[in-house]
Amino acid sequence: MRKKPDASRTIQERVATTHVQSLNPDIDAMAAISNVFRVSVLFRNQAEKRFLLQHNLTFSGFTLLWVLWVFGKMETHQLAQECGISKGTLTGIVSTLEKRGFAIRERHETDGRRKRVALTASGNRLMKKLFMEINTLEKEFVGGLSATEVTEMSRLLRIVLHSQDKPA
Amino acid sequence: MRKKPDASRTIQERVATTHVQSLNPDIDAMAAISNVFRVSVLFRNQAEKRFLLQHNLTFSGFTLLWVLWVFGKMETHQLAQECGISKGTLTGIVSTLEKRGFAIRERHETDGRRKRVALTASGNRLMKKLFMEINTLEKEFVGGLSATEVTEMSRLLRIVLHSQDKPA
DNA sequence: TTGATTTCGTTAGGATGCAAACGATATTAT
DNA sequence: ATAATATCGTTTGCATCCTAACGAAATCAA
Repeated sequence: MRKKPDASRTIQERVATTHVQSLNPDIDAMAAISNVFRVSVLFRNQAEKRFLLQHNLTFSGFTLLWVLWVFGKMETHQLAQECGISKGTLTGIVSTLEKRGFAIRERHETDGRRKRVALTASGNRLMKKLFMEINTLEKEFVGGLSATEVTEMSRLLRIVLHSQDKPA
Repeated sequence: MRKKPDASRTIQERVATTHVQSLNPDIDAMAAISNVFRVSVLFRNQAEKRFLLQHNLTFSGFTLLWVLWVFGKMETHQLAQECGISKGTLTGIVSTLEKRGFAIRERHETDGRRKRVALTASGNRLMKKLFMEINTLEKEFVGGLSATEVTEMSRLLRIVLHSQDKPA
């Protein structure tokens, strides 16, 4: 029996044949998480190239505007958590979005330390357009799946998400 | 009938109630892709905090070492593609890993422009350890799924990945 | 009331991330 | 052979990304 040529082998097959004898890793778990990363990188790159960069927006900046558009004006700590970034990073992104005119910082009425971030009218207009364009991309990504499979994928990912809820 | 309190509503529900009337987005597609991002961010953060940072390694640096460990020494353009980063970014990461002593640049024998990147002995030792630790984390992430569900998730994600193979 | 502590957002320093411009090396054209 | 072209990896400029240190503002203590 001939061996498969290298070019046609998946990473998982390669790991299995190279290292499985000595270390015995869980190849299926590895493949699943690995595919999550591949999808996420691919989507991010496509979104930036096809829709975001022409408006001087990064994916991170878009994510922040998206959260503001869905939730309305928010305090920074909540905004950072919803975006999955640290508060230091948030400061930088908000500053960039302020320069572009899409978001604005507001003072808290009673607490001089806190601030709120809100969409500007321009940011609102942009999001109305981008929200649908990104949703088009999302539909394109899951276009090869049936409706049942899409919700099944969501369900499985949600279970994975909850694996870290109560760290052992 | 009482409305759900805000805190218990998912982002998808919020989008649906806030914007669905006017724009009619595909909420299921949005939720699926959104969950992909959440898993990927969560895994990256956990991996860095629990295993990588103590070795002065970022997730990107680990990914590069991982590819080298699985594939052996590689030319830079192939390495960048396998890691999903640009060639400029690759230069920076390889430089960092060289400073740390985990990887090394080698000259091409016949072509003076090309270079190869290889693991050092130290990098090899580190990867043998980290590979299993990260695999433990991968197993922990999919721990709430049955074996069938893990492979099903991989299959669905692979289909999503191929949605971009032949851009319309 | 005044001093210590806590809690905000920002800043600093280092490491990704990208696209585009850049030198160095190879190849091709004439 | 020499000029034009193509292809490498690196550099540059800007925007994230993190942790840790920092000042300002609020709260708590005595």
